[in-house]
Amino acid sequence: MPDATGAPGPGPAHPTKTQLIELLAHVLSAHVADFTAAAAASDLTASQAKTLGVLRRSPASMRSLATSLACDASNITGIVDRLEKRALVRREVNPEDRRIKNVVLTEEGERTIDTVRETMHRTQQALDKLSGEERTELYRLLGTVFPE
Amino acid sequence: MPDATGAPGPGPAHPTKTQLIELLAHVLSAHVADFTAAAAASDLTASQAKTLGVLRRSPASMRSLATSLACDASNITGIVDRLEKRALVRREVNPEDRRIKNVVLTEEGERTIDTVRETMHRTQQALDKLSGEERTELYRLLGTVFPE
DNA sequence: TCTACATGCTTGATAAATTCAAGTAAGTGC
DNA sequence: GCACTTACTTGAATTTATCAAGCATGTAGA
Repeated sequence: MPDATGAPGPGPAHPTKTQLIELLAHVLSAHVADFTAAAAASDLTASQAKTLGVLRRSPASMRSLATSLACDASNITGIVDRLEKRALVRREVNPEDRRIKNVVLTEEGERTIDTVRETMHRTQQALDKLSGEERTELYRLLGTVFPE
Repeated sequence: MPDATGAPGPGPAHPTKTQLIELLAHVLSAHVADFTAAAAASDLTASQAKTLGVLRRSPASMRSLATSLACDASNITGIVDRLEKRALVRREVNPEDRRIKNVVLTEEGERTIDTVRETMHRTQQALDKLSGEERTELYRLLGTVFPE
């Protein structure tokens, strides 16, 4: 008999929401470990790399970075300070509202976060296990669950 | 035309691995935000709650906690110290190998992590969007991608 | 306009997380 | 017994994280 505990693996035929949450937690912690290691290989902390990741999509204000990363705004100041010191990002004052600073990836910052993502070997290999169809299905399901 | 950027949402018909990784990163950060907030509601830091989560499955040595959480062993000492001070976990010496300390959840620790998980409203609601069949399929896909 | 009030960011204080180097205790192999 | 490894802890240094306070800017109403 399989299990009723939510352990990963082939798993139950009809997982409960709780079991799915446990599996999600498991998947995400594997992902975080891989991400952290890849970031370290580029001399970045996880928070710094996460910040670059958010900015990879588009520039953002300090405030919206804080929201994306679910932390206090004052925390972002330090993280961006350190990234800026390494010329991975740039602060630009928004001329429409001079209180706002737009944080923008430099080209080097862009290269750096791309490298981090390529270095996530475990995740890369994990996704290689899926067929094209399965990948499409996973993308659809995740997109449904966590839209925005 | 949709997009070629890997933005979440309905998404491309045939996502590349890179797009899937971006979506995973997105899911991850939404989940982390939810988790962190839920942990804070129980007066726990994210690391403390993550540790309780690992122990919820089964007791573990300091060493294996460090491996699970992908951090230095010395880091675990402090985290477990603080959890132990609050009587959420207990250190027990392994009689077979007296170097090893088994960290065990107390009943209160168990209740606490269960509460945290129930408090993850956003994640709960997100999973409610799936039908039973979709949930099964997501479980299968995630289990395939990240076994162990 | 001037006066409140709200918003965006920074600074300083403090705690926690994190890593590394070093140290102690306990097991393993010769 | 002796070298070697493994498990954990300690101490120093950096980063992350939060909160309270402060400054600059924007907004709305009297």
